[in-house]
Amino acid sequence: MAAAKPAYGQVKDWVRQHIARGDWRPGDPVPSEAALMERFGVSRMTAHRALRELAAEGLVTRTQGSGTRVAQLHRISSQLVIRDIHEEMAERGHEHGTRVLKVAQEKAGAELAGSLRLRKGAPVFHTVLVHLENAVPILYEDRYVNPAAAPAYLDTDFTRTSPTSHLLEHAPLTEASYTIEACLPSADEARALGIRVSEPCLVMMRRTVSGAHVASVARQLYPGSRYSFSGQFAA
Amino acid sequence: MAAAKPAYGQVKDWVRQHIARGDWRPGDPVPSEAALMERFGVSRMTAHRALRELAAEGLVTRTQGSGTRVAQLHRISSQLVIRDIHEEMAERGHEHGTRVLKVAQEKAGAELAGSLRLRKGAPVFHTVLVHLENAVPILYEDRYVNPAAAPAYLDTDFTRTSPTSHLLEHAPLTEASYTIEACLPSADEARALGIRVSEPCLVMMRRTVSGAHVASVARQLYPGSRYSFSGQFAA
DNA sequence: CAGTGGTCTAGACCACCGA
DNA sequence: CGGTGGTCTAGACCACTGG
Repeated sequence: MAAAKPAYGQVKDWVRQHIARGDWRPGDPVPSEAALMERFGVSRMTAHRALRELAAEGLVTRTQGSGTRVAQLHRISSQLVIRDIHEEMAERGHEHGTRVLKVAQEKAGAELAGSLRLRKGAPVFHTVLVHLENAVPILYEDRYVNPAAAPAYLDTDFTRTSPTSHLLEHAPLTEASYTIEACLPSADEARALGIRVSEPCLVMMRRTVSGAHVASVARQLYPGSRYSFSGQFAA
Repeated sequence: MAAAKPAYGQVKDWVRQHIARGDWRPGDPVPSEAALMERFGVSRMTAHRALRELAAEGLVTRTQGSGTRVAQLHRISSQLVIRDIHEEMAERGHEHGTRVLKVAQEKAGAELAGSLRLRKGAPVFHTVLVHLENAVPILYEDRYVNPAAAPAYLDTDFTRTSPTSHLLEHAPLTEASYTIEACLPSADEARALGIRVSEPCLVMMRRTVSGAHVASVARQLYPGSRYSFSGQFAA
């Protein structure tokens, strides 16, 4: 037997199907809560919850006083999940290794100070690591950390704990932004990753905020031949 | 005056703040629905809704019989929104142009037939376009379309309607998956984009499903120097 | 077993939209 | 004005977890 679906779930599925099959096209009205109460013999709260969740998923739009309509599906939106690299490899059953290239305290230059919202010349933590998956270099990570957000950062044993783990542990995440680009590695980066300087890489720049502090800015370089981001989306 | 926040929103904010400030750390218990009823003088449905939505946002995890806990924020998840390129440019106030390189019906090879869930040799629609932003080539799009999902695809005037628009209009989207990689362009692609063959590109491979059909598989190439994906996330 | 979350109801009041 | 959605309550029954 199928696991008994809750009533609001049945309503959601019913609406979803009509949209997916094209019975109701973008802009068309969806049955009102009152109509769904009759149609399914449920209370208004239940019908309301079904439509509210569909709205949260972006499948319909609701306007108070006017009604519910099928959303213009002019975008494919999908969860891009950025996870801790260690965990990601563990899930694939692969072994994770780290090569530590730099662990140091430095003075922030003008640009970096701006990114971290610090004064120019303020001390910052700087680490450069290469992450290995089954002994193959897969990620070059150049990271600056705000000492105020994670005072003990430099004491971390980065062969055992990833910077991401340490930061999530000590500086609860409240905000993050990222950019993904394609670029060629510098000579140093190529050497550290064991690739040619002509091999294209994905580069992710990330900035994380924890409470009142910018916690960290990082530049992560993935060799194009060894890594890709992927995701999916289902209505 | 601040717009009066609904009760469930106040509860959510209160919990969110305690998590963001680190008062409650990942794994710590969050007050139960009963406790929140007392604390805020709300009904259980209201307290429940607050916690349910926080769970949907990934900030807490709930286990029936056990309780609610602060989620392990071991992942930064963010909405990667894939939009129609035309619309994206319109929003930036830029002009969109299209160069049509190929519009044809072909026979599917073995690999393509597999992707589209068709028999080998079945007819498929094939288009190759270059999208221009303010007259600069920004995207090379090589796309195969399942005729069953969009019979009129080849009749589209691609200088006015993007493939994405046509497909969303005629083949309601039910599912999609994508992969983002870095690679170098082929000689043809480089020529069409007006870049050197040594310039790294972001490539997005996308497969969309509409009801019973695989609607389309597409390969989109963005010059690394002219385009990047970006996004943000806020708890 | 007590405490938890998961679901559901039958009402209610309000704000808003469109005719 | 009637119909819509947005919110909220005070109950209820159930399934599950943990001691």
